Amino acid sequence: MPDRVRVRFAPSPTGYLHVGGARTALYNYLYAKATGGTFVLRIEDTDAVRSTDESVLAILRSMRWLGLHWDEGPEAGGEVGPYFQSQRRELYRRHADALAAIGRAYPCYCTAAELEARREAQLKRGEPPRYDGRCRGLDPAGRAAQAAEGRAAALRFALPGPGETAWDDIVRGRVAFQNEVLDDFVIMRSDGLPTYNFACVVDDHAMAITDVIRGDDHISNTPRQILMYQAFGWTPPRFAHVSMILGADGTRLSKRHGATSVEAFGDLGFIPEAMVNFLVLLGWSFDGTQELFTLAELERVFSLERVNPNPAVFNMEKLEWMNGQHLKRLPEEERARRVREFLAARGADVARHADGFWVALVHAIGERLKTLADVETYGAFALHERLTVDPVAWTELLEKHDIASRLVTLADRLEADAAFSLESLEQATRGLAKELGIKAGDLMMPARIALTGRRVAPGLFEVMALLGRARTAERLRDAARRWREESPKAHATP
RNA sequence: GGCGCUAUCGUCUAGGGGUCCAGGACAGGUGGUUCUCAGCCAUCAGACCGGGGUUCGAAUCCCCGUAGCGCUACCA
Repeated sequence: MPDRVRVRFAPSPTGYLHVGGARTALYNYLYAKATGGTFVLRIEDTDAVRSTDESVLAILRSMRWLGLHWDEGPEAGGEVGPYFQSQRRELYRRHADALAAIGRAYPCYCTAAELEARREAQLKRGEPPRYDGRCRGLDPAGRAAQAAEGRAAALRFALPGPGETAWDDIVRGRVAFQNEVLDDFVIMRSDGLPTYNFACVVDDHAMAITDVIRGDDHISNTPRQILMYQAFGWTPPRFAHVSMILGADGTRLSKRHGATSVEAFGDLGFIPEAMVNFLVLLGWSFDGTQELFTLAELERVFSLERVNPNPAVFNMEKLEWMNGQHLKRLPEEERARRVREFLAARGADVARHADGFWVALVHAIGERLKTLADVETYGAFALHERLTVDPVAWTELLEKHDIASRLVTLADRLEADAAFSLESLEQATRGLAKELGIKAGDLMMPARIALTGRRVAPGLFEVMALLGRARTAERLRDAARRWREESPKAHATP
């Protein structure tokens, strides 16, 4: 019986949670769920300058929004905490000392400037830029002399001799590095803080992590980490390196590709269900055919074996489609709630409409709603007292004949419609068109523009019902009045 | 430059030697339905990076090339 799986997501809080990180977190979470394991969240804030509390909060917020709940970590606690690296310094210090005691780490007194100069010289000579190991040979007297000069020492890992360091990557198969391409890297900085590679190994071991699932930008760190596990006499975890998420231009997704933070997608009107579904498919597939999944389903069917190694381009159109799919699967009451919350978050006064209004609005918009933000484009006519009129649609209307009289007549008929139901409205409108001897569309499009200010809108009768009798008649008459004032056809005889 | 990873339709992918004249999805084209749009239905177009092997047989295995990306810090 293999050990229970323990995985971790280990973001460094230097900004928001971006989609790449979110997918890594998602894979870790799903793998834990699918195997009945534990999902740990660890904050890698060893870089005191770049880490901020605000980022920590933003990351936690995004993870909760996505529904990725961690079993151990900040605010959740756990047996092997603390879960902030900044609170684990003693542990790193102790392990660094242990490595030094067995000769696998040594103090290095070289300054940043010296290192930089040597690196440049190596590059100029066409050599790979690597630490030359000069402090490794220092005897106690030599070290004392350096220290006496007031130089602060960093601690470097002493690489073993030549050889090969390899592992069987869950998504890539065997990956191997020659030890010669590595150099004695720093594990403790001169300010006493650990570097990423070191803290990562110490913590993954201390937290009993069984599987490290992370981005493939860490592949070249892996041999260094494995060498450290070996130096400590520990068994390394399994590794799974997931590929990067790319922008449309094929380069690593970054700010210049637009929205990249999970939060930004929420602001754009994407819902977490779609975000999770879209992200999981960027590098994983179920059977190549089924694409729509809920988080709960994914928790059952996800497997690391089906993660593919090639980098994926982030495809906004597909995300939009998928968002629409998940939106339409939501019960209308729930969809209405999300729409209202979305608008409220943007400062809209959502309280002036009753609950029933929101459900009716969402019902009328129907599957046109691809993102929550679409409520503005399709529902503005009902959301705001003042109608915004699309100039293109209005100009087109001005070129048509007979518009004012039709709209006024329609207003009269609708006002007289006692039921004011979808059926009676449709009957009245179509009936009028027939009486006038025109196509229904020639009455309905002008009415649509009069009522919504746009050519594209929900069904006309839903629009009328939503607006109510008074506002429907008022908008039809207003449009008629304006049309008479502005249209060159107003006085022409057809 | 060095090291590493990757390579199937525009994009996400299925495929793990024959059942593939390569399947699904998004996007796109066309036709239909509808009060516009969306949707829905039908339909079309669209790919195995190149070259060598291995094999009776390769999208699938191996090698070389090419391209893209990543790493090459006392960042993570």
